[in-house]
Amino acid sequence: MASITEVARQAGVSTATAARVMAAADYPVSEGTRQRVLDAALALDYVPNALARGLQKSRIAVVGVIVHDIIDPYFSEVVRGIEDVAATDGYLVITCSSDRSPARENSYVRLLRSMRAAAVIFAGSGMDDPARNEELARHLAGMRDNGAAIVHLSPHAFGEPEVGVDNAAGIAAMVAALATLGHGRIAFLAGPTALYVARERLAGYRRAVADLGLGTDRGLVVPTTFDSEGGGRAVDRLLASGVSFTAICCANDLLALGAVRRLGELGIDVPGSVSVAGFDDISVAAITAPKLSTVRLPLRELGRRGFAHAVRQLAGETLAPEVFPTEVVLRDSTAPPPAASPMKGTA
Amino acid sequence: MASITEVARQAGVSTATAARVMAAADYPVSEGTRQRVLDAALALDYVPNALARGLQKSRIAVVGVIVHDIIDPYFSEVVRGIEDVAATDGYLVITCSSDRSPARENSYVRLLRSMRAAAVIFAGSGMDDPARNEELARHLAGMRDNGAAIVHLSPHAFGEPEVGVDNAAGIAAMVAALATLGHGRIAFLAGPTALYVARERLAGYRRAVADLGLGTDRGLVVPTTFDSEGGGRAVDRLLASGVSFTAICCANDLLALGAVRRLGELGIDVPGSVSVAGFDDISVAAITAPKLSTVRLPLRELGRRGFAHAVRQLAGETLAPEVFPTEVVLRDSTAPPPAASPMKGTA
DNA sequence: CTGAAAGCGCTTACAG
DNA sequence: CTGAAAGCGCTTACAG
Repeated sequence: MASITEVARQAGVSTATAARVMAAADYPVSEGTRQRVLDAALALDYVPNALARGLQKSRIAVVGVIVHDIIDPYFSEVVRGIEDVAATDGYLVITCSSDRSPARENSYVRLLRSMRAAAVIFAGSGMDDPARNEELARHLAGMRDNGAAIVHLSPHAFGEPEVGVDNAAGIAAMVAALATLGHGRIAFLAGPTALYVARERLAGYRRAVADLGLGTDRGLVVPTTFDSEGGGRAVDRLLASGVSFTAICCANDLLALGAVRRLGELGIDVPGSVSVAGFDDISVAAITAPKLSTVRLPLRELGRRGFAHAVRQLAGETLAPEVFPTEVVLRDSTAPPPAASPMKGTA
Repeated sequence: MASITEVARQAGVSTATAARVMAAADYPVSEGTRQRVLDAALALDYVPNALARGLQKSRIAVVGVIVHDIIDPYFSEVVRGIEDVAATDGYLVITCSSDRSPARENSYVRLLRSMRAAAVIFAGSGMDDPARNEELARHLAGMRDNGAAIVHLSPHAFGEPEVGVDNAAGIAAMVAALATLGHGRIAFLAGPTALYVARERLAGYRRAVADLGLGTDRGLVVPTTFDSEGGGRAVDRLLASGVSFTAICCANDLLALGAVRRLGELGIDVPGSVSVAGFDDISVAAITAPKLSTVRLPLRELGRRGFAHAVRQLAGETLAPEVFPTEVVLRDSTAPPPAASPMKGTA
């Protein structure tokens, strides 16, 4: 691979001059000289060494994105949004699937730090894990000292996201929509207790249920994982517990998909006997049967704005947090409750 | 950020010694010295600079993965497989969504080249675009000269994939399964003509249809895009053309999902009136209604083996191509053809 | 407008 | 087992 030295030699100029025409677009260089350097670069198939440049600047044009799992459509959508904007600015994006393991998350952040990534974006929620968060905080402080930008798209241990969504309000809106349909006993599949985002969603559910004077039986709230298997298991738990309910509101779409599937296996009609609602509006939500009622989050836009936020941080700006609106989307998995008796477990 | 120089000073040794304990695990250093260096590193929160190391080695522990779109479950699954193995080896993975634009693909490869990525894995198929492929070839040659590994997981302009699947055989197996169900007139949604992988799948269809003596009317094969919208449009085209058919075999799952959806909108029962089969077995294929019959590709494993292949290339090994088997999975979108007259367009 | 030179933080022959 | 020193390929004051 040709280096700037060889380009300079071939063009008959100093490396300083060659470097200026290759990288510093605005530096004054005479037209003739500039052209000779450009010709030499072309002839030698010169591609600048980003590592050398990065070593010099102590930063490279790379964004790390920490996700739970790139397979989860929620995250691939956000990553795509980041990539859209990053590509425009010549940034490359590194995806890191942590599987929600704080240890893996820390090890990725350390790697990103060692690469002097210009920014790291936490696409998912933080976890309540004091020991690990301490190490995380140390790495983030190190990166910030070095001028890197840190952006969160969900609530986390160190505060509110720079770019996010009002989770509690979103869930509350769905609960209200369900109540409007006539549901008075709404179960809630809550997601992992350790995730801050799940806590916010649960808070939204509790607030709405209280505000609307709906049923609050203990067994109505089921802690779960955040995947579709968890949705299926929660349905079983709900039925076994004996609580009565006519609707299931889920903390994310994957749970809702799993719940719908399990209900189908059990011969319970959705939405005839039970309504099911999701949250996030991942792309599959619109193509399952029945099509899922859910709360739409502007996932791709969250990614775009998250990157834009990082770039402006790098430019030294101080920015106010951005909160995007959510929207209830009623499709085919919700309906008024059955006229007869509500769904009831067999405890 | 502390550098190796500061660690060395604090430990009272030369930078050479400090560097050896930090990076060269097997280099002989006396126990006492080693411990003092380790202590200093810890105290200073030292994180090695991967850029400096990479500049030295002319290579950094990063894999670039070129995908069509990270949103497409086919690709996110492959990427996850790559990441699984890469993380173990301390590699970071950069995802590049080209949207199947050769221009974007080239610009990503150039960026990866400038970063001195240790490897680039092409997860998707190559495109027949001579002008762009020339530039691509130049970049890849440059990277190879520099010792980088290049791996393809699908057919491409420069030959067969290092790790892949027998696409033609996979489609042929599905056509045979459909024939076994009793279908004699099977339409084929072929995907983009410019993609090598689509050509292989089409070849598999033609071969099977010929071998089995099935209907070969001209209108039976419909070129399409590779997304679900394309599947919907193809159904309209098929119906308008007037060909008769009882099954639709699709070059990928997204097409099949779109076809099923469009058929549903038109009130045509799947699989009662028409059978629909996909290809790839992306994760949603199992949760749609009806559940999609398809051909399973070991996507995640393809990713894992692809990375393993890259690592062994980096180690200087010469490896034979690996071809993974595919498997027909019959679910609920296929059935014997209706006893009455076959589906027929209204041309 | 142009160049000589130092330096970013490592690695690695080479010498001891 | 340890260290002095050169070099990877750029960028950037500084001087002219």
